[in-house]
Amino acid sequence: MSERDLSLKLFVVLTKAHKVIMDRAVKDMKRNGLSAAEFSILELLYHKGKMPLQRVGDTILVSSGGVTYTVDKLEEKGYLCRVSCPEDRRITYAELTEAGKALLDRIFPSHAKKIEALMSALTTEEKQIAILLLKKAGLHAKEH
Amino acid sequence: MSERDLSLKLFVVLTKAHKVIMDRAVKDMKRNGLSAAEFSILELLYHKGKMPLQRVGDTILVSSGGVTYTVDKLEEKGYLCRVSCPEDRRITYAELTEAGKALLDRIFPSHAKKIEALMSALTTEEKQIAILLLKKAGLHAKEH
DNA sequence: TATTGTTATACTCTATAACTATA
DNA sequence: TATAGTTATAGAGTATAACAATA
Repeated sequence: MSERDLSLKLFVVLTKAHKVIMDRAVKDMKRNGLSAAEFSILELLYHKGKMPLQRVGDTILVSSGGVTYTVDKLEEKGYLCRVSCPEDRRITYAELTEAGKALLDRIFPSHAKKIEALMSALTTEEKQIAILLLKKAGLHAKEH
Repeated sequence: MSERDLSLKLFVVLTKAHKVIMDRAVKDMKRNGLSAAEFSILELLYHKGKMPLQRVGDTILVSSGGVTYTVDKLEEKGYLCRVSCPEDRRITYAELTEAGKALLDRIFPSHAKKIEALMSALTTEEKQIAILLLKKAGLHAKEH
């Protein structure tokens, strides 16, 4: 198989694996009334603490408009709040509310369990290799 | 890092790599006036020949309603046509038209080149490994 | 001038399920 | 009854770019 065919094959397999895995994960998130983007933001704040909206977008690869859209929804649901930055008044932080923290305390463990089950076809070493390869491929593609 | 954290990490890296790579590939398809789903179907028929609509959906992981929607668009654009099966009149084939074949003759090489460039961070062996791991993970997740 | 974030528009795509025709 | 495909509906999400406020 040529290098080109190998690349096309990888593209197809990546697309399908992502679709199947994401589909299952999203069903899990929806049971808690959250979209994938909503869950990503909550999870990010849960693990990294409050963060400027722009950095949220950079991290989960969503446009500024998209961040506003999703953060609006999460604020309406009471899971996070916007906090303005006193030093630079252009900046707004997103920060989990108590309700947001409580939600993630409740749902994150089962989410993690679900993801672990979805990935359980791979051994520890295989996961480490996959992480390495996907990270390398993703970083490189970003510059194209 | 625990097995669970490793799985979560893999999920995040898979999501991001897919988003970046797909985003670039889609831009390329859009330059030819095609969505990702439209391109997938044309590419499938280009390489595998005419195929029942249901098999199209099974292959690219799209619902029957989604196949109808996308095949309608491709038929409007003149790139494929529906052909009914005489042996089993429930079945409809999708088949490329001459215009569809001509389009893919024209755009497929540069598409393949683009995908190869996007994947060029990985060596031949790394691509083979990534294909294996993603296929294994995807197949397993399908059963959950 | 550059950056942060919001707004507005329009559009594409998806999910869902009911439905028709055929086997 | 089961399968192939269509239709209809509604809604979610996205892209894009113009915009306001601040640095």
